[in-house]
Amino acid sequence: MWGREPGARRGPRPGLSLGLVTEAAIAIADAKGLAGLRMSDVAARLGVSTMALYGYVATKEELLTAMVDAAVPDPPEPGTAHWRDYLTDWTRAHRDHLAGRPWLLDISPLTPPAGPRGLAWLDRALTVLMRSGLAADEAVNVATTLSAYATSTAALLRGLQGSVEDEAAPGVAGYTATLDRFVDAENYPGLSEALRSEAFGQGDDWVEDADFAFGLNLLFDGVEVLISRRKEQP
Amino acid sequence: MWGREPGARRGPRPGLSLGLVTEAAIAIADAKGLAGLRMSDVAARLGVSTMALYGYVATKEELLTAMVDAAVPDPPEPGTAHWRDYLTDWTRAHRDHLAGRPWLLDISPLTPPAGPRGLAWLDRALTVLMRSGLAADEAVNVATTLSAYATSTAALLRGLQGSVEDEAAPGVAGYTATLDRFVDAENYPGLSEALRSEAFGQGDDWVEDADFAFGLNLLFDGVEVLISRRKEQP
DNA sequence: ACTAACTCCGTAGCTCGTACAGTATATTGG
DNA sequence: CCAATATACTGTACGAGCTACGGAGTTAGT
Repeated sequence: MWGREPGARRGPRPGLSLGLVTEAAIAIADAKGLAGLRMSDVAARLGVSTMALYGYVATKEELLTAMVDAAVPDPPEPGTAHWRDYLTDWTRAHRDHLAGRPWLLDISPLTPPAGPRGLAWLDRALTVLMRSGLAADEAVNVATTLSAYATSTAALLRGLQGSVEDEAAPGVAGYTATLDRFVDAENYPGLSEALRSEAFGQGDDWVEDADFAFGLNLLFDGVEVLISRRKEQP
Repeated sequence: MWGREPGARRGPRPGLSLGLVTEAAIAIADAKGLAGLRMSDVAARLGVSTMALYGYVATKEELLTAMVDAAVPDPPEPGTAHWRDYLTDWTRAHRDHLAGRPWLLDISPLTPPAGPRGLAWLDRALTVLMRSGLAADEAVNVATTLSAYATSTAALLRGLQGSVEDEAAPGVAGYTATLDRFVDAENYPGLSEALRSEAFGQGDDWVEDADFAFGLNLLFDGVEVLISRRKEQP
């Protein structure tokens, strides 16, 4: 994964590489979802036998983690942007990445980044945060929280686009329908009031952008408080 | 799951119930983790054949979602507490629940709550937030974010307790060791600076409490801004 | 009683990951 | 140039685990 294995070895030249294998696997996951990802299919797509893959990957699990990192796009570059602007980009791009590859959310989405590409994202966020005056450990905390926010909104998006298995009514509609059927004002006063106010959004663009920015600004307001505090007493 | 199936039916009396089945499954998951949960084991623990379970549950998947909701404890009761105090409790209890049942994090942890017990938590948070002046949709957003925060910190805790598979060095130690080996100052300036400052914590009590409260207060500062804004112009 | 609806059981089938043993290929050392 | 050896890949097969299916016993309605 870190691309560090040169050396002239003995036997036949490898016909493949970890990169090619993960690439093929990603293509399949994109097309058929994680549930539709079989080792045999990956092999078939590469024109080799199933067992050939095990020369590049010890186990399917390992392939999955390689896929997760390989799929990570380049992070937006900070440049000279204000931290708030940059991190808005960063978080939105992070979310869009996850939303565009739903299978990522099925592979332990809340483990810390372990590959080179994932770490680059973390690096950029830390750079910007520390540049704006935060201590290193504070920056780590903020970055972690932002990443969690991106992940959870992406998951929400996904969940609202049909995964919530209600009979023949996917999306927010399906979810609120289920709630309406079971939520009574006595046991769930707050929830049923929220339902009455249609707080769960009516369109499928829920969390699309307004809500996303809303929660993010909540966080940033907090960060702002912290930064100004640091500027007074570093 | 919603416990709504009365009616005198015809055949033999059911010897089990969905409740008993999920209870048994939960016991096994607690003991052996999600990976060690086999339908046959659940059946054995109940003294029935494997296939008997399929009278109560259509598929293993369905059993899992039932487990998730059944495992949810009662939410803390709001009483007259200040929103900030209550939600601190709420979020911490949420996190502790997830941390105490690691298998929960393996069952699509970021889908919105669908069962009665999970919804009770959402309900309490909404009640408190709306009572303090937020609009319904704002409350939903905040609650969602808090839940995500609880989930991600729980996952972080879990990840730091050995899941990060580094050879013979679990915990933060293992993670930072891996980073140290691969992160160079040129490609990862921010990250390597953070590593030098030991920002990733030295003890295994990382995120234990100080960091948890830190991120949470960040969020709450943002909420506070919002609430005071709402009090001026509702 | 008789039948219909229902619960539970045993068996068997299917899917999928992967261990193993064999064969072909390239590199090294004599 | 020719072994010897390490490596890449193949085919077969095994094992784990979920679940479809048909049968046997059980209770309620008529």
